[in-house]
Amino acid sequence: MYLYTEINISVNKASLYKGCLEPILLKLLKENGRMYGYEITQRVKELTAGELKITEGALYPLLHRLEAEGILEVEMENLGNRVRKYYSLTPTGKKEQAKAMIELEAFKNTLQLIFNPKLA
Amino acid sequence: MYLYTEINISVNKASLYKGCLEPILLKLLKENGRMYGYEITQRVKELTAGELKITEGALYPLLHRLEAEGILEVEMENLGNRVRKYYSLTPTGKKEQAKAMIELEAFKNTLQLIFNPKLA
DNA sequence: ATCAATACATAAGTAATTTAGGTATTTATT
DNA sequence: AATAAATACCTAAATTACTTATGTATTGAT
Repeated sequence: MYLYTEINISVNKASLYKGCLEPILLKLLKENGRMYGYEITQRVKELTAGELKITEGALYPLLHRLEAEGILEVEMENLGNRVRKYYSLTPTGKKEQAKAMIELEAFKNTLQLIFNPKLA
Repeated sequence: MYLYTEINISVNKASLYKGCLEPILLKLLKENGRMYGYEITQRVKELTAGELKITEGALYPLLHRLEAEGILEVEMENLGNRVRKYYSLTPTGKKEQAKAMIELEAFKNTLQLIFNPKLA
C-alpha cells in the first residue's frame, strides 16, 4: 500500500523545459565528474530552488539510452545491500557535451532575438 | 508532380525549441497586432537569421487550437482569389501572453542557475 | 514500528512537434 | 509562353520527450 506524503502541485509550465534534460545532464556530469541518478534529481532541485524537478521516469531511461550510445559509462558501487550506479562522460560524451553547450548558446541567442530584439 | 528546389539540411538541434512555439507566437502577435500564418513563418526566419524555421505543420494546428481556446481571433481577407487569415490576441489572449512571458523569464533564470551558476 | 528518504526501474499515456504529404494562386525566370 | 519559385492555406501519421503511475527494496529518522 502506498501513502503519498508530498503532494505535487507542479503546474505544467514544464513544456518549455522539453529537450533540456539531456544538456542539463551532460553539464552536471562535466562539472561533477560522476554522479548517480538520484543524486542528479536532488542536485537539480537544489540548484534551481525547486523550480525544476527532474522526474525519475524521464531520467533513468535517458541515462540508459546515453550509455547505450557510448556517451556515458557506468560504474556500480555497493552501499551495504544497495547498489548505486555512477555515470560519467566517455571521451565521446565529452565531445557531445561541448556540442550541447554550443547548441544551448545558439538557442539562448535565438530566444534573445525574438523576445528582446532591442538588445540584439 | 513535386520538384523540391530547397533542400532542407536542418539538423535536429530542434528539440531545444520544443515548447517555445506558443510563447513565440504570442510575443509576435503582441508586437505586431495581427499577423497571418505564412507571415509568421517568414518573420521568425528573418528575426533569427534562418536559425529557427517554424514549420507549417506545427504552426497551423497551433493557430487553430488557440483560436478554439479563445486566445486568438481571426479575420479573413481576400487577395484577389486567395484568402489570408489574420490572427490577433483576444483579451484572454493578452493575459495569456503576459503569463507566457513571465514563465519564459523563469525558464531563462532557471537555465542560468544550471549553466552559469557563477553569475547567479 | 512506522514513516520518510534513498535508490533503482519500467510502461502506458500524452502533448508538441516533425515529416510528408496535399491544393491553389501569384510572381519571377528562361 | 512555359516553367519554377514563392505565397498561402491545410491535414494526418509518425516520432519524440516527456509525465504519470506504478513497482521493488534498503536505510535512516521519530
